[in-house]
Amino acid sequence: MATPKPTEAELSILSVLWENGPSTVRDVLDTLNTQHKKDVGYTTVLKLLQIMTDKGLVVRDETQRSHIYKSARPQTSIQKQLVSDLLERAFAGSTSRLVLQALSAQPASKQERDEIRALLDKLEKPPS
Amino acid sequence: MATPKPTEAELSILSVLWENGPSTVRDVLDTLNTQHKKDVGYTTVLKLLQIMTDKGLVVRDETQRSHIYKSARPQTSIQKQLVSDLLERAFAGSTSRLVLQALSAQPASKQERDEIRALLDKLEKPPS
DNA sequence: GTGAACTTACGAAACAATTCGTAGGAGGTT
DNA sequence: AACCTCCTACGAATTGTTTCGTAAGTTCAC
Repeated sequence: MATPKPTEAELSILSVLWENGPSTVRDVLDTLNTQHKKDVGYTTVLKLLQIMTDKGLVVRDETQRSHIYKSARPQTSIQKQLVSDLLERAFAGSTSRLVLQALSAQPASKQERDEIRALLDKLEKPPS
Repeated sequence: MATPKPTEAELSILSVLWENGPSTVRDVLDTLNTQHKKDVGYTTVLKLLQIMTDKGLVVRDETQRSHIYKSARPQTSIQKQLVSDLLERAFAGSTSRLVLQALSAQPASKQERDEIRALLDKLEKPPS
């Protein structure tokens, strides 16, 4: 919970771990270079994962020769941290402004809109 | 429109300019140090504003001895840029996920929720 | 056992962002 | 004029992030 905010490069690695689950350095590297068009070197990814381990952003399983890394915190927890941070830094804490900008930046599908409505309705009833 | 994404320090300055309108270096400094608890030096803010001028993030009026800086782009434009960026980097483009996290991170008031509903309704009807 | 292909660790270079010291000029006041 | 205060410009130190080269160890095939 008290992990620092991931940097850009760290976040791109976390995205891969969220997408693919626990992975080796090589797995992450391959996904970054193919799916995410990043073109970085092997030791760069390794080094970042070592740094992220020190920071507590990922945990690693060293029982195999090729260590296996996974995100230390749930995806939603980090997403919430990042959104809160942006909310604070760029929207002066106004959630509705952020939501409005998000929706106008990238319109949601009918299904997504309904999900959002459902959540709004749920918020209407204060938790007992 | 093709201005680069502001860095953290730059964004904190833009926030002041949005909040207070066109300002001198000293105005910005005072607001940062009082309201935003930043405690930076005068020349730091000056330097940043000079950099931001070069990047096109702010424009300055040099007709006074103390130059007056203002944001070069509307607040909403930069907000949209930042949200789009986060959407891409941390949410794999899923607007609804971002919105859901935003609402759960910092619940909106009744009035805000209604604003969001209104926008959702507006999106139901494709622009003619 | 030797070598090829892989791995981790780690120092340090390269790059980016932030901070500030210092110099010099413009007003103001005396 | 001499002085004090505030301003801009700008180089450079500091700090943070990303990148990679190199060294050294493991595994496996021959």
